[in-house]
Amino acid sequence: MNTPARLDATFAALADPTRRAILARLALGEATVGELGEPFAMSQPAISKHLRVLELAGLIRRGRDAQRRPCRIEAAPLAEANAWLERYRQLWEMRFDDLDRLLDEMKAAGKPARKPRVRRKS
Amino acid sequence: MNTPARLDATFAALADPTRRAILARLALGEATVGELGEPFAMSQPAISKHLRVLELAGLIRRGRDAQRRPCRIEAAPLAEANAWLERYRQLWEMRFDDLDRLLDEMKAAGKPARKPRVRRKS
DNA sequence: ACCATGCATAACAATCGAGTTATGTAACTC
DNA sequence: GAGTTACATAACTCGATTGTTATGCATGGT
Repeated sequence: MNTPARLDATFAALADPTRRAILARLALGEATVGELGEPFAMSQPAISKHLRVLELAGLIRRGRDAQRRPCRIEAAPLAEANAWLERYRQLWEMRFDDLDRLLDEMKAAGKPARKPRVRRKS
Repeated sequence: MNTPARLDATFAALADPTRRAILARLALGEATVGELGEPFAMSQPAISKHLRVLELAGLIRRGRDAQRRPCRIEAAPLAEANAWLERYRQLWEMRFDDLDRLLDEMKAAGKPARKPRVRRKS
Protein backbone atom coordinates (compact mmCIF):
# COMPACT_ATOMS: atom_id res chain seq x y z
CA MET A 1 0.00 0.00 0.00
CA ASN A 2 1.62 3.26 -1.08
CA THR A 3 1.32 6.37 0.98
CA PRO A 4 -1.64 8.09 -0.71
CA ALA A 5 -3.72 4.93 -0.52
CA ARG A 6 -2.72 4.46 3.09
CA LEU A 7 -3.76 8.01 3.85
CA ASP A 8 -7.07 7.32 2.13
CA ALA A 9 -7.65 4.30 4.33
CA THR A 10 -6.50 6.02 7.49
CA PHE A 11 -8.61 9.14 7.07
CA ALA A 12 -11.61 7.10 5.95
CA ALA A 13 -11.25 4.90 9.02
CA LEU A 14 -11.12 7.98 11.25
CA ALA A 15 -14.20 9.50 9.61
CA ASP A 16 -16.53 7.50 11.84
CA PRO A 17 -17.25 8.29 15.48
CA THR A 18 -17.64 4.65 16.43
CA ARG A 19 -14.23 3.79 15.06
CA ARG A 20 -12.64 6.82 16.71
CA ALA A 21 -14.19 5.75 20.01
CA ILE A 22 -12.85 2.24 19.52
CA LEU A 23 -9.38 3.65 18.97
CA ALA A 24 -9.75 5.81 22.05
CA ARG A 25 -10.62 2.73 24.03
CA LEU A 26 -7.70 0.79 22.59
CA ALA A 27 -5.34 3.59 23.51
CA LEU A 28 -5.94 2.48 27.10
CA GLY A 29 -4.84 -1.05 26.32
CA GLU A 30 -5.91 -4.27 24.62
CA ALA A 31 -9.57 -5.17 24.55
CA THR A 32 -11.71 -7.96 23.16
CA VAL A 33 -14.37 -7.50 20.52
CA GLY A 34 -17.10 -7.81 23.13
CA GLU A 35 -15.52 -5.21 25.37
CA LEU A 36 -15.11 -2.85 22.45
CA GLY A 37 -18.71 -3.22 21.34
CA GLU A 38 -20.31 -2.92 24.74
CA PRO A 39 -20.61 0.92 24.77
CA PHE A 40 -22.47 1.01 21.45
CA ALA A 41 -26.11 0.39 20.61
CA MET A 42 -25.08 -1.73 17.69
CA SER A 43 -25.04 -5.41 16.80
CA GLN A 44 -21.92 -7.47 17.28
CA PRO A 45 -21.35 -8.01 13.55
CA ALA A 46 -21.42 -4.26 13.06
CA ILE A 47 -18.57 -3.94 15.55
CA SER A 48 -16.69 -6.71 13.80
CA LYS A 49 -17.04 -4.79 10.56
CA HIS A 50 -15.68 -1.62 12.10
CA LEU A 51 -12.77 -3.61 13.44
CA ARG A 52 -12.10 -5.00 10.00
CA VAL A 53 -12.00 -1.48 8.57
CA LEU A 54 -9.53 -0.49 11.27
CA GLU A 55 -7.48 -3.61 10.64
CA LEU A 56 -7.33 -3.06 6.88
CA ALA A 57 -6.22 0.50 7.55
CA GLY A 58 -3.45 -0.94 9.72
CA LEU A 59 -4.77 0.84 12.78
CA ILE A 60 -5.27 -2.29 14.85
CA ARG A 61 -3.90 -5.82 15.08
CA ARG A 62 -5.82 -8.78 16.32
CA GLY A 63 -4.36 -11.49 18.48
CA ARG A 64 -5.91 -14.67 19.81
CA ASP A 65 -6.71 -15.75 23.33
CA ALA A 66 -8.89 -18.85 23.30
CA GLN A 67 -12.21 -17.69 21.83
CA ARG A 68 -11.30 -14.04 22.32
CA ARG A 69 -9.69 -11.91 19.63
CA PRO A 70 -7.99 -9.19 21.65
CA CYS A 71 -7.29 -6.05 19.65
CA ARG A 72 -4.31 -3.76 19.96
CA ILE A 73 -3.95 -0.31 18.55
CA GLU A 74 -1.26 0.18 15.89
CA ALA A 75 -0.53 3.88 15.78
CA ALA A 76 1.93 4.05 12.89
CA PRO A 77 -0.66 5.13 10.28
CA LEU A 78 -1.72 7.90 12.63
CA ALA A 79 1.82 9.21 12.42
CA GLU A 80 1.50 9.44 8.66
CA ALA A 81 -1.81 11.25 8.92
CA ASN A 82 -0.24 13.59 11.42
CA ALA A 83 2.69 14.23 9.11
CA TRP A 84 0.27 15.18 6.34
CA LEU A 85 -1.58 17.59 8.61
CA GLU A 86 1.67 19.12 9.85
CA ARG A 87 2.27 20.67 6.46
CA TYR A 88 -0.75 22.91 7.11
CA ARG A 89 0.03 23.78 10.68
CA GLN A 90 1.26 27.27 9.89
CA LEU A 91 -2.00 27.94 8.07
CA TRP A 92 -4.12 27.41 11.15
CA GLU A 93 -1.70 28.74 13.72
CA MET A 94 -1.52 32.14 12.09
CA ARG A 95 -3.98 34.84 12.85
CA PHE A 96 -5.96 36.20 9.94
CA ASP A 97 -3.84 39.24 9.19
CA ASP A 98 -0.75 37.09 9.15
CA LEU A 99 -2.43 34.78 6.69
CA ASP A 100 -3.21 37.64 4.39
CA ARG A 101 0.36 38.80 4.61
CA LEU A 102 1.66 35.34 3.80
CA LEU A 103 -0.57 35.09 0.76
CA ASP A 104 0.62 38.48 -0.40
CA GLU A 105 4.21 37.36 -0.04
CA MET A 106 3.50 34.27 -2.05
CA LYS A 107 1.84 36.29 -4.72
CA ALA A 108 4.81 38.64 -4.81
CA ALA A 109 7.03 35.60 -5.21
CA GLY A 110 5.34 34.83 -8.50
CA LYS A 111 2.79 32.32 -7.28
CA PRO A 112 -0.59 32.54 -9.02
CA ALA A 113 -2.39 33.56 -5.84
CA ARG A 114 -5.30 35.89 -6.49
CA LYS A 115 -6.16 39.09 -4.70
CA PRO A 116 -8.18 38.69 -1.53
CA ARG A 117 -11.73 39.60 -2.34
CA VAL A 118 -14.49 41.39 -0.54
CA ARG A 119 -16.40 38.98 1.64
CA ARG A 120 -20.07 38.67 0.71
CA LYS A 121 -22.90 38.49 3.19
CA SER A 122 -22.22 34.79 3.97
CA MET B 1 -22.03 21.27 13.92
CA ASN B 2 -20.67 19.75 17.06
CA THR B 3 -17.15 18.50 17.30
CA PRO B 4 -17.64 14.79 16.52
CA ALA B 5 -19.66 15.59 13.42
CA ARG B 6 -17.10 18.13 12.33
CA LEU B 7 -14.36 15.55 12.76
CA ASP B 8 -16.44 13.14 10.69
CA ALA B 9 -16.69 15.69 7.91
CA THR B 10 -13.05 16.70 8.12
CA PHE B 11 -11.62 13.21 8.06
CA ALA B 12 -14.04 12.13 5.35
CA ALA B 13 -13.02 15.11 3.24
CA LEU B 14 -9.36 14.22 3.70
CA ALA B 15 -9.96 10.58 2.76
CA ASP B 16 -9.74 11.38 -0.94
CA PRO B 17 -6.50 12.04 -2.82
CA THR B 18 -8.11 14.54 -5.18
CA ARG B 19 -9.37 16.63 -2.30
CA ARG B 20 -6.04 16.43 -0.50
CA ALA B 21 -4.32 17.59 -3.67
CA ILE B 22 -6.78 20.46 -3.97
CA LEU B 23 -5.99 21.51 -0.42
CA ALA B 24 -2.28 21.27 -1.16
CA ARG B 25 -2.80 23.56 -4.10
CA LEU B 26 -4.85 26.00 -2.05
CA ALA B 27 -2.15 26.11 0.58
CA LEU B 28 -0.15 28.04 -2.03
CA GLY B 29 -2.88 30.63 -2.39
CA GLU B 30 -6.31 31.22 -3.84
CA ALA B 31 -7.31 29.46 -7.02
CA THR B 32 -10.37 29.29 -9.25
CA VAL B 33 -12.36 26.14 -9.90
CA GLY B 34 -10.83 25.78 -13.32
CA GLU B 35 -7.30 26.13 -12.01
CA LEU B 36 -8.01 23.59 -9.30
CA GLY B 37 -9.41 21.06 -11.72
CA GLU B 38 -6.79 21.38 -14.38
CA PRO B 39 -4.35 18.78 -12.94
CA PHE B 40 -7.00 16.07 -12.82
CA ALA B 41 -8.39 13.79 -15.51
CA MET B 42 -11.88 14.48 -14.34
CA SER B 43 -14.92 16.42 -15.50
CA GLN B 44 -15.57 19.90 -14.19
CA PRO B 45 -18.72 18.90 -12.26
CA ALA B 46 -16.67 16.29 -10.44
CA ILE B 47 -14.32 19.00 -9.26
CA SER B 48 -17.26 21.15 -8.21
CA LYS B 49 -18.53 18.27 -6.13
CA HIS B 50 -15.20 17.83 -4.42
CA LEU B 51 -15.16 21.53 -3.68
CA ARG B 52 -18.61 21.30 -2.18
CA VAL B 53 -17.47 18.50 0.10
CA LEU B 54 -14.54 20.63 1.19
CA GLU B 55 -16.78 23.63 1.69
CA LEU B 56 -19.32 21.69 3.78
CA ALA B 57 -16.44 20.43 5.89
CA GLY B 58 -15.41 24.04 6.40
CA LEU B 59 -12.05 23.44 4.76
CA ILE B 60 -12.50 26.02 2.04
CA ARG B 61 -14.42 29.24 1.46
CA ARG B 62 -15.54 30.46 -1.92
CA GLY B 63 -15.47 34.07 -2.97
CA ARG B 64 -16.65 35.67 -6.16
CA ASP B 65 -14.73 37.44 -8.89
CA ALA B 66 -16.94 38.03 -11.92
CA GLN B 67 -17.61 34.55 -13.31
CA ARG B 68 -14.85 33.02 -11.22
CA ARG B 69 -15.38 31.49 -7.81
CA PRO B 70 -11.95 31.74 -6.22
CA CYS B 71 -11.40 29.28 -3.38
CA ARG B 72 -9.43 29.85 -0.24
CA ILE B 73 -8.28 27.24 2.23
CA GLU B 74 -9.75 27.45 5.72
CA ALA B 75 -7.43 25.51 7.96
CA ALA B 76 -9.31 25.67 11.26
CA PRO B 77 -10.88 22.20 10.95
CA LEU B 78 -7.44 20.80 10.29
CA ALA B 79 -6.44 22.10 13.69
CA GLU B 80 -9.23 20.08 15.25
CA ALA B 81 -8.22 16.96 13.38
CA ASN B 82 -4.66 17.56 14.48
CA ALA B 83 -5.77 17.94 18.08
CA TRP B 84 -7.53 14.60 17.89
CA LEU B 85 -4.46 12.91 16.49
CA GLU B 86 -2.22 14.51 19.10
CA ARG B 87 -3.81 12.39 21.79
CA TYR B 88 -2.19 9.37 20.18
CA ARG B 89 1.20 10.89 19.53
CA GLN B 90 2.90 9.07 22.37
CA LEU B 91 1.58 5.79 21.00
CA TRP B 92 3.44 6.16 17.74
CA GLU B 93 6.48 7.97 19.02
CA MET B 94 7.40 5.20 21.38
CA ARG B 95 9.45 2.25 20.34
CA PHE B 96 7.86 -1.14 20.74
CA ASP B 97 9.39 -2.09 24.06
CA ASP B 98 8.33 1.22 25.53
CA LEU B 99 4.81 0.56 24.34
CA ASP B 100 4.76 -2.79 26.06
CA ARG B 101 6.02 -1.18 29.22
CA LEU B 102 3.33 1.49 29.08
CA LEU B 103 0.61 -1.11 28.64
CA ASP B 104 1.98 -3.03 31.58
CA GLU B 105 1.91 0.09 33.69
CA MET B 106 -1.66 0.72 32.69
CA LYS B 107 -2.59 -2.82 33.58
CA ALA B 108 -0.89 -2.47 36.93
CA ALA B 109 -2.89 0.70 37.47
CA GLY B 110 -6.08 -1.34 37.36
CA LYS B 111 -6.98 -0.83 33.73
CA PRO B 112 -8.54 -3.86 32.07
CA ALA B 113 -5.65 -4.23 29.65
CA ARG B 114 -4.96 -7.83 28.74
CA LYS B 115 -1.66 -9.61 28.71
CA PRO B 116 0.36 -9.18 25.54
CA ARG B 117 -0.02 -12.37 23.58
CA VAL B 118 2.28 -14.43 21.46
CA ARG B 119 2.28 -13.13 17.92
CA ARG B 120 1.02 -15.69 15.41
CA LYS B 121 2.61 -16.39 12.07
CA SER B 122 0.92 -13.34 10.46
C1' DA C 1 -20.38 -35.56 24.79
C1' DC C 2 -22.82 -31.31 25.23
C1' DC C 3 -23.87 -26.59 25.84
C1' DA C 4 -22.24 -21.86 26.24
C1' DT C 5 -19.01 -18.12 24.80
C1' DG C 6 -16.95 -15.16 21.56
C1' DC C 7 -16.56 -14.05 17.42
C1' DA C 8 -16.72 -14.37 12.07
C1' DT C 9 -19.26 -14.78 7.87
C1' DA C 10 -23.18 -14.66 4.65
C1' DA C 11 -26.97 -12.51 2.72
C1' DC C 12 -29.64 -8.77 2.41
C1' DA C 13 -31.39 -3.66 2.46
C1' DA C 14 -30.64 1.12 2.52
C1' DT C 15 -27.83 4.89 2.04
C1' DC C 16 -23.72 7.27 0.45
C1' DG C 17 -19.93 8.47 -2.70
C1' DA C 18 -17.73 9.57 -6.83
C1' DG C 19 -18.09 9.82 -11.29
C1' DT C 20 -20.61 10.74 -15.74
C1' DT C 21 -23.41 13.70 -19.42
C1' DA C 22 -26.59 17.23 -20.23
C1' DT C 23 -28.24 21.52 -19.15
C1' DG C 24 -28.86 25.99 -16.71
C1' DT C 25 -27.07 30.54 -15.45
C1' DA C 26 -24.47 34.75 -14.25
C1' DA C 27 -21.16 37.76 -15.85
C1' DC C 28 -17.93 39.40 -19.28
C1' DT C 29 -16.84 40.52 -24.43
C1' DC C 30 -17.78 42.39 -28.69
C1' DG D 1 -28.08 41.35 -27.73
C1' DA D 2 -25.47 37.35 -29.03
C1' DG D 3 -21.93 34.49 -28.00
C1' DT D 4 -18.39 32.92 -24.58
C1' DT D 5 -16.51 31.88 -20.18
C1' DA D 6 -16.76 29.84 -15.72
C1' DC D 7 -19.13 27.53 -13.02
C1' DA D 8 -23.41 25.18 -10.73
C1' DT D 9 -27.14 21.89 -10.81
C1' DA D 10 -29.88 17.86 -12.21
C1' DA D 11 -30.39 13.24 -13.27
C1' DC D 12 -28.37 9.11 -13.58
C1' DT D 13 -25.06 4.87 -12.84
C1' DC D 14 -22.54 2.00 -10.04
C1' DG D 15 -19.80 0.38 -6.50
C1' DA D 16 -18.71 0.98 -1.50
C1' DT D 17 -20.38 1.61 3.37
C1' DT D 18 -23.11 0.67 7.16
C1' DG D 19 -26.30 -1.49 9.27
C1' DT D 20 -29.40 -5.69 10.00
C1' DT D 21 -30.61 -10.92 11.05
C1' DA D 22 -29.34 -15.57 10.65
C1' DT D 23 -25.98 -18.86 10.88
C1' DG D 24 -21.43 -21.12 11.30
C1' DC D 25 -17.47 -22.39 14.04
C1' DA D 26 -13.62 -22.80 17.23
C1' DT D 27 -12.76 -23.02 21.97
C1' DG D 28 -13.68 -23.69 26.92
C1' DG D 29 -16.36 -25.42 30.69
C1' DT D 30 -18.98 -29.15 33.02
